[in-house]
Order: sequence, then C-alpha cells, then structure tokens
Amino acid sequence: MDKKHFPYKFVDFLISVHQITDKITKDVKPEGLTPVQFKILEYVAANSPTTLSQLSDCLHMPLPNTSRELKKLEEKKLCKKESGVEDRRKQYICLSENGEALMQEIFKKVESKFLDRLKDDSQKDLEEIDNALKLLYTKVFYSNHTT
Amino acid sequence: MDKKHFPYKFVDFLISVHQITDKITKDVKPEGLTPVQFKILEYVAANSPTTLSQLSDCLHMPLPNTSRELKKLEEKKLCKKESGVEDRRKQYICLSENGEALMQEIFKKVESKFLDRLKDDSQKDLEEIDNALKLLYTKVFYSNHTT
DNA sequence: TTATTTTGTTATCATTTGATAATTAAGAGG
DNA sequence: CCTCTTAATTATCAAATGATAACAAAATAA
Repeated sequence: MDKKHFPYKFVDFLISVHQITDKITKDVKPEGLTPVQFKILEYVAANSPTTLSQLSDCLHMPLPNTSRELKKLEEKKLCKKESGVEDRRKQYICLSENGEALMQEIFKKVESKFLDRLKDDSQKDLEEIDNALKLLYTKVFYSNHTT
Repeated sequence: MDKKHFPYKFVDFLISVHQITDKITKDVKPEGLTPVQFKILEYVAANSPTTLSQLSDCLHMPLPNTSRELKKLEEKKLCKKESGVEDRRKQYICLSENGEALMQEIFKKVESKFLDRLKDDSQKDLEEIDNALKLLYTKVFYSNHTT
C-alpha cells in the first residue's frame, strides 16, 4: 500500500481544535468545579456508566485521586455511584439528575457557540461540514475500547 | 437563512477528538515538563513569535504565572525571550533551537501514531480524510485573531 | 480452606497551579 | 514636565493535583 504521508498535518488540526475549543468552553464552565472535576463530568457524560478504574485509566490519573475527586462530585450532587450486582467491588458511576441537567446545558451552549461561527455559511457549506465531522469521527477519532 | 441544527453534534466530535488526542499524546510528553509548561511550548510552537500577554490571554492564565513558567522554560533552554524594538516593554517569545527540535520530534510522533490508526484505509479514504481535515480547519476551527 | 488478585478507600505529603498585591520600566497623552 | 496606561517581573499565599503507602473487601485460584 502506497502510504504517502498526508499533505495536511494532524497536529495542526489538533492544535487548532484545541485552541478554539478552549476559548469557547472557557466561559461556559460552571463555578465551583475544578478543571479535573469538569473533565471527569465530561467523561462520565460521554461514557456512562463507567467505573472508577476505567475513569482512572482513561483520564490518566491515579485511582486514589480519582476516588477523591469523585467523592467531591457526589457531595456536590452531580454524580452517583452504585455497586455492581455481579461484582460488588465495582462501583458504577453515572451523572445524577442535576449532573445530567448541568452537562446538557453546557453542551447546548458550546453547540450554539459553534453554530454562531457558521452563521454566514450556506446550507451547502453546513452539509459539507456535517459530513466532514461524521467522516473524521468514524474513520479517525473513533475510540477502540479494546486496548 | 434556514439554520436548522446539525444532525451531528459538535460536542460529541470534540469530546472524541479530545479523548483520542489525550491518549495518543500521553506517552509522547517529555519528562521534566509540567502540563502547563508543555501547553505553553505547544502554543509557542504554533504561534511564534508571541508575547507574554498574548500567551496569558490565550491560555487563560494570569500574566504573573505565565511569566513564572516561561522563566522556567528559559532555564530549561527551550524558549527564548527578546525585547521588541519598537516597544521595548514587549517580550517576544520563540522556541529555542532545543525547543524547536523537541517539539518537532513530538509532533512527528503524534503524526505517525495517527497515521497508524489509518493503516488499513485505502488511498481514497485517506484523501477523503485529508479533505475533511482541511475543510473543518478552514470553515470551523479557524482562529480569528481579531477578538 | 488459604493465598492471590482486583477494585476501591483513606490518609499524607510534595508539587503544580491559581490568585493577588506591590513594583519596575516603557510608551502615550496632557 | 507630569499623569496614566500597558507589559512584565517578583514575591507570596491558597488551592488543586500528583504520587505513594497502607488498608479493606470482594472475587478468583490454588
């Protein structure tokens, strides 16, 4: 297979995405949550239900710290923890009702800020963008839970 | 304009990109650099030359802290600082030779890890992906330096 | 049964990062 | 000249995060 390298660089793309996302999410982040706590909420929102170990693995933070931060999130009534039935060591983690509401509101704001950036684009442009998002999502930024 | 919302959600895309990128850059990050310091290097690599104020603005960190961390980066011989000629208050910041080399090596590794994910794709797929990256870059994740 | 592994908790300490005030130096404008 | 603003530095303290050890409880294997 002739794998000549891309004319376009992933790194450029990633840095750009990262910068814009940072800028947009900046004034959307709720008060009273530390960055790490927000990261956890984000992860749980996208991968619910999950376990402490999985959280710890995927967010690259030691289990004791994950446990500590999750405890705080429970105290803030944003997360729920529940022992598994088949394996009672495992703690299954979900967002609470409050947590769901919070994250949905935040996601909605982010979504609308991005759509604002596209307000001068034609319907055709929007469709192209939509297709590009889908394509990259399925072909590149898929997550293989096998590793 | 009929701005019906996208079938595909930006937030899903962003979270996915963020997770994959995190995973891929994790074992690429150099020893002896704190996360913030790496973030600074990344920014400088992409926006060189820049100033302390700009760094502070874009990375959402207070100027004194930016100054402190940059000083450490200078001590590690990864950044250079130079007073402006027209306005001698401004400090223009670039990567040093070492810094350039370090970041290029890291970017290269990230790049190749992404290409690894695509090793089973056809040439046609790769072209489509390349086009999608370009499209999103120019239409969505462009940075307007005007704000 | 006993030993071992997995999952998570609690406690503790070091490091990193955030936040703020005080200060210096240079430019802008009166 | 003097005042005001901007860019950056230094110092300091609080808060968040990282890292590690010791422990407990449930599953698994011997």
